[in-house]
Amino acid sequence: MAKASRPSKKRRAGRGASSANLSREIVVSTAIDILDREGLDSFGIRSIAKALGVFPTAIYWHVPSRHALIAEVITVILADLVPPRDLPWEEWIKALFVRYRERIRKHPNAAPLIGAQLVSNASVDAALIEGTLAKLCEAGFSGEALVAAYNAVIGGMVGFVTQEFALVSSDKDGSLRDPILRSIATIDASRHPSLAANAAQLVNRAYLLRWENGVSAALDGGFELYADALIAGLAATARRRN
Amino acid sequence: MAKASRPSKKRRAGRGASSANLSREIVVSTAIDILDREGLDSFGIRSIAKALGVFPTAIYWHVPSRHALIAEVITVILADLVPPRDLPWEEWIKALFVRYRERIRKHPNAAPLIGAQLVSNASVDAALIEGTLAKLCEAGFSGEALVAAYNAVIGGMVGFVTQEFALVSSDKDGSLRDPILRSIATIDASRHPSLAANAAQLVNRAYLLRWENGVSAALDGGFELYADALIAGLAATARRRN
DNA sequence: ACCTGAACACCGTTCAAGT
DNA sequence: ACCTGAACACCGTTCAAGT
Repeated sequence: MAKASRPSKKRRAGRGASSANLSREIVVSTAIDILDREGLDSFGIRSIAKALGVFPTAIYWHVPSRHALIAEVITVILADLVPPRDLPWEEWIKALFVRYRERIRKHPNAAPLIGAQLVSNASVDAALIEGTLAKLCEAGFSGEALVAAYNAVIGGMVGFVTQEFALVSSDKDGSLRDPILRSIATIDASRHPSLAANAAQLVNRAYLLRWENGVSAALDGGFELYADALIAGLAATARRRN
Repeated sequence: MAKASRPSKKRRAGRGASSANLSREIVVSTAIDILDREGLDSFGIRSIAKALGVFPTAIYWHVPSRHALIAEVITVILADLVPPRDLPWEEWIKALFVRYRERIRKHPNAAPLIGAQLVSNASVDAALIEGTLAKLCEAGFSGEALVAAYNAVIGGMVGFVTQEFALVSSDKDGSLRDPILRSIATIDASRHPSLAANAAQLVNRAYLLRWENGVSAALDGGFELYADALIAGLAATARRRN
């Protein structure tokens, strides 16, 4: 048993290994598959090649580097992100946030890739930039304030969700959970009264006190409040300028 | 010339290589040094060992794993984050955001580590959790809404800044800059009018259109607007509940 | 044009051995 | 207790070679 250690023809699920007929699209979609099924740790040129039944170096014919592959993956995952144009600006931005979160929820292991090393490749939809700017103009922003509002929206969209779905590397052995539960069990209620009073409803449902990420423990309430508060704040700022 | 390939005693800057006298603190502070000076790519067990003039495996006596080392680094960088307790809640949260950004600005290469794989080690200051909860109670939040508001604040604090200082890997050859400039130069003003009208003030100063990160191209306006809008929105939500 | 195959210069981590 | 030293099982990437 164990692993087949010989170089025998090993057939694989989905598209077979055998005689190779790759393309840029196949490489990218296989990469996303691996990302979804096996996580970020297993995401790499060599594992993608293995899944496709080819040598690692075959990948380089279709994709110039790991970095470029990541950029492609991000582009595919975030395709069709922009909400319909006819929505009022506040609803449009809310929809943008929700749609972004839906995309990440489908491919949560991509969150660190997008969030932390956002490759600003030009392919990232001019439609997203245009749409956001147009809606913020509609809201009354212009000049420097428009730039600021744009950055607040894009940064705000990516930021929260990236945290929510940040990987917490399985934790099968409870090495993440146990210290949290222990420290909660031993809270000094005189020094940390608010924490003590709310510990039960915070545990595994709040940043810094969770051992699962958004996949198994979504922060729906936090996301809603966050998005609505940010948009309401933008609206107030816009009103003040007019 | 080239590199000294013999196992001769090589002395190094700062604390010498020689006869080793490590500690957990020295390992962690050296790790931060390397992170700051040489970037995230050069951040690893082996490079830290090299800087200290010891074998890679010597590190493992003081730190159990790379993951745990990262957790230590984060803890040091975010030490003393919590603002003074006497501030009104809105100012307190603003101060928290500003202080967090200052910490990251000093160690920008740590942003991806914190943002994307926030290791929720219990050592992350109960003071931060307690302070945030206390101020949000002060604002009028309780129960489920308190949990949501807490997550909005923490997620909001980490999220924007992580994006702002996300690494854009040097770009000495202009491979990031050039495509952006090219796509801006060829905007179809009929399809993307808002983008065309504001291109000049957006270039390298806005998400998706920049090739430098917050270190050389800070998004001050965006951060201010973002933080103020979020806090104003929280205040409005709190008022509605009372 | 597209893939094989060997090789290079790296990783983090384990384990036995030295002192 | 603390570090050396060899070794293991990996990486991404380059380059020559096959077909």
